[in-house]
Amino acid sequence: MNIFADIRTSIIETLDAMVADGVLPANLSWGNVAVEPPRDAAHGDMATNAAMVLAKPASMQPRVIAEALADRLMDDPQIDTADVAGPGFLNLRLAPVVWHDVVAEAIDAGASFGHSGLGAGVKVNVEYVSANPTGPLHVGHTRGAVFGDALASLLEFAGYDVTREYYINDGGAQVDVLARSVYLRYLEAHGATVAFEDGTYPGDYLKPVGEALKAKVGDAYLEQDEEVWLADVREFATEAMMDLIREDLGLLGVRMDHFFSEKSLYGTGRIEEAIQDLDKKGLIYRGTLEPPKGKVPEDWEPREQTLFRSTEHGDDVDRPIKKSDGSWTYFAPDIAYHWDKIARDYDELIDIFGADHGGYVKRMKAAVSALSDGRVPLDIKLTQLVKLFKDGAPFKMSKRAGTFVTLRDVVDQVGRDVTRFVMLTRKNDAPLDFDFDKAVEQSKDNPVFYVQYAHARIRSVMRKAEEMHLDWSDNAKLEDAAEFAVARKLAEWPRLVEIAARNHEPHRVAFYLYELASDFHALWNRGNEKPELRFLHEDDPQATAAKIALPRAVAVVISNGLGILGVTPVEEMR
RNA sequence: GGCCCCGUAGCUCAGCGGAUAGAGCAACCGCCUCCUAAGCGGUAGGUCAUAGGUUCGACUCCUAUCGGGGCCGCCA
Repeated sequence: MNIFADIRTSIIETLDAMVADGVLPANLSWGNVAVEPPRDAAHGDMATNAAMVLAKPASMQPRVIAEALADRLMDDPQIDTADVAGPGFLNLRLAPVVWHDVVAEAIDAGASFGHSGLGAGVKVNVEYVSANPTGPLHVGHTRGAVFGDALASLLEFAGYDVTREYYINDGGAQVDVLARSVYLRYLEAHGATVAFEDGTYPGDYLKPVGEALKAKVGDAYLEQDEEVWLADVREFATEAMMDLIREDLGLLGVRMDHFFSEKSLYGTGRIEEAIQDLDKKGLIYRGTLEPPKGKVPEDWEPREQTLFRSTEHGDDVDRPIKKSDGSWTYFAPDIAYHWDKIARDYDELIDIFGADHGGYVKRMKAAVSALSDGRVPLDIKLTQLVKLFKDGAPFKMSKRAGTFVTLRDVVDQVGRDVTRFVMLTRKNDAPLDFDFDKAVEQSKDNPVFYVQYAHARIRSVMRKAEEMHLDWSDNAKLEDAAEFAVARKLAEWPRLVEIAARNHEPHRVAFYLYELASDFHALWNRGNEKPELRFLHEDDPQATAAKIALPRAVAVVISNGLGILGVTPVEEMR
């Protein structure tokens, strides 16, 4: 149930009736008629712009339409008052029964309150993290992991059929570098002293991999040429790194449905097939690119390459898919990968990239547009940088990786729930300052705590109510403005889910939960001034049951919202 | 040079084309005999970077300019 949608339906039906009665001309479109919460609650519970958007096409004064509409809406039992305001807004005040119903429905529906039919029948693939299998996940990956995971959960909640996917870049030169680095650790495990030159990964995390390799092959690869061991070590090391990454994701509570290997595209003709598909569409040609303007590389020389005519699909320049030596660029397997996703029959694709991949967005969209003939939309979300702070200073060190802060470092510092929530307190395209001290601080300027505290308070009250053996009725008794404010906020939940899902913006859930918690804490304190508004009434189980329904509904929504964010709602604060 | 993101209160940030632009922090003033004061209420604080345009209506959409960040063939 989404009461905004309900009321809109009622308004549309009324408008239809007005057309039938000749009050409004025919052939009007209701597409722009919106029903939304007013900015100022003093204006009422809901507002519609119907009269204003229809005034021009109907050639009528907005206030005339608004008044006629208001008059008829009074027949709707859900609507108490309808007032024309300002340039032609129609402010509606809803009957108390509407809010009582919202509370009852939240309690009855429980974990499914807020579910939506928005995504019914839509298959969507969310690709995120996709870090190179060359080391542990770092902070940047953490943000992408949390964002992607929360977005996937949000879409599921809104009814989409979601696949969570990780693209393993195990086909490029970086895995050779990994293999050579592991080989050095292998030599080290045999007692050799090794030097990590430029172009190798010096991190300590490869030590156990070197030892594991020794345990597996003994001294078979000692004093052997690279061609003897490279392929095997590459395989071995990549698997070890993916185990490490899976472990890191586990720390965050992220589970992928599918890991897709780039390597599986090579030697199987699949890259060739994907490129042929583009070729058939006349989008592949041999050519020479212009050097980039402004900052021309010193060693620039024009070379003929195989190019993808991405400019046909909105890109700024055509992009190379083969290097001058004839081998594939990294773009080619990426094209094949997305071609594969399209072939798997997804209706929508979403990619989560780090901000440093911003320059890659247009060509990827161009490729998907070309491969699917514009049928499959690809949305690419970029997650901006995370700056870590501790004791007021930037936090940079990592014992494990040597150079960068790992996902594990962050989760060790503040825990999974805090990490996830904090990462979602910004829009994905805004940089994020992550302050370890603030994140674990127990005060209202820490949103994680603030929302958790509201949930814990409610659970505490419910535990006390258990002892009263009361009849857990769903019927709330609402009388105070603070109570209606909370109920109104609860009613916004299903609508918020749809807005957040449609825009691919899970951070809206985090902000909403903060607002809901705030309304709840305000209500709690109203009990100081008006004892009859408290939730527990000793020796009066009936009054208690009537008052406790509202906080129960709040707990349901907080729990559902935190569930989308992947944060566990706590039962008590400690 | 081109492309992408950002510019909103002193600070950190919300704001699906709607009304008098919101929250937290910091400042000031209040509230515990009471379900968790780990909380709540109030005061103060704004040329929404700038200039045009579209619209009944623009923080929101378009164009240009300024400022900050990122990216720009044979690295992924």
